[in-house]
This record gives sequence, C-alpha cells and structure tokens, in this order.
Amino acid sequence: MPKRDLRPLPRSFFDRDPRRVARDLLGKILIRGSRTKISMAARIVEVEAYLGFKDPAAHAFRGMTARNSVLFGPPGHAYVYFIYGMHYCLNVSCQPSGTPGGVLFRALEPIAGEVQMAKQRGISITHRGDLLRLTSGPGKLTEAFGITSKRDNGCDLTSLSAGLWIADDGSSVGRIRRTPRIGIRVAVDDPLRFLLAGNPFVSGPKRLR
DNA sequence: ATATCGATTATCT
DNA sequence: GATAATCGATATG
Repeated sequence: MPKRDLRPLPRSFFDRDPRRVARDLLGKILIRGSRTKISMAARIVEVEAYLGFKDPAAHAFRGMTARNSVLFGPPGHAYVYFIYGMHYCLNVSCQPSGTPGGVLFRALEPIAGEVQMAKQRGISITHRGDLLRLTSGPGKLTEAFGITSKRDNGCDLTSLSAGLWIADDGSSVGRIRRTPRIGIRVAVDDPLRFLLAGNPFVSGPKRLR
C-alpha cells in the first residue's frame, strides 16, 4: 500500500556515494509545486552517477569552478548547467561538502501535470505516444519542468522552498539495469547509468534499454 | 582574441 | 546514421 506522504527526501539520502544515490533514486518522484499544490510530478526512470576527482567524465574532475561549485557543496542541491548552446541538465549533488559528486537526471515518467509539461516543451499531445516525448531525455525533462535558466542552480532539493523536490511514494521498482553512460567521450566503459529495465520513457538507443 | 567542444535534441537520409 | 542549431566554458596564442 503506497505512502501518500510526498515530503522531500532528507539530506542524508544524498550524503552518500553517487552510485548508491543513483540506484536508490530510481522509482522516486520529482515534484514541481508548493506546500498546497503539486503542479507536476514524474517518476525517475533513468539516472547517471558522476563521481569526483577519479571520474574523467565528471565536471568536477578538474576541480572546482564557478560553473560546477554546487557539486562541491552540501548534498541535496540542484546542479543545473547549460549544454550544447540550447539545453539545460539537472543533477543533484551528493556526498558531504568538499567531496564532489552528483547524479544526472536523464529520464522521467510523467505522473501528473502532463498538459503543463507539453506546453513548456512546446508540443501538443494528440497521438498516443506523444507522452513519451515529454521527459525522455536530460534536456527534455528540464524543459518540461521549466528548468530553463540557471535560476534553479544551487537550489535545495530537500526543502519545499524552491518548489522543486524529490519524494518517495512507496511504490516498488522492478528490475534495475546498469549500462555505460551516454554522450561522453571518456570513461565510456564505466557502468554508471542506471535505469528501470524496459521502461518506455527511458532515453538512449534501444540496445541500452 | 580566437578556436574548439560539449553529461543534447530534432530532423533528414 | 549524419548533421544543424547555438552558446558558455575552456584551452591556446
């Protein structure tokens, strides 16, 4: 019997190795809203872990900069960065201050607020399958959730104050699959991508689903 | 000051 | 499978 308590996950949840956080984040819910109203909600179905100084693919690998400083701060905060001149990506910082690490949100399964998501994505939902294009990619899900500037960079995802948080609705997750990460050119063999096996909202090539 | 490239997406062949 | 779109961060001169 699922919980209906959708309060933010505690900071301690994120104060761990990004690989552990990534795996445990699958099945949780990303929520946009306020104390009185949830405007959007979607299940986390695909994430990637990025480590610190030992991970050449991580933004934190070459040390702290103005851009990646959130990764070096306390756990549970949003690291939002701009990529390819047109997309934003959302991460959550992991591990204690001084130890960089994070988890990239790569795909979500919409639960509520699909109309608003479609509006912010600039697409209409007229065919079966259009829902699949709402949040099935790191740049898509940020656009759907209105994370379209660095305004959200650094916000606390363990609090209601930013209007963006992560909750556990008590639902059980099915089989979890690990694969190499997508879109990187170094450390291409490390299996740090985690997904709900067979979930239709997952991004990337079919062979990695 | 200028060049290169990226944790992507949409569109075309 | 290949490529354009588009810009901030980073590297190099």
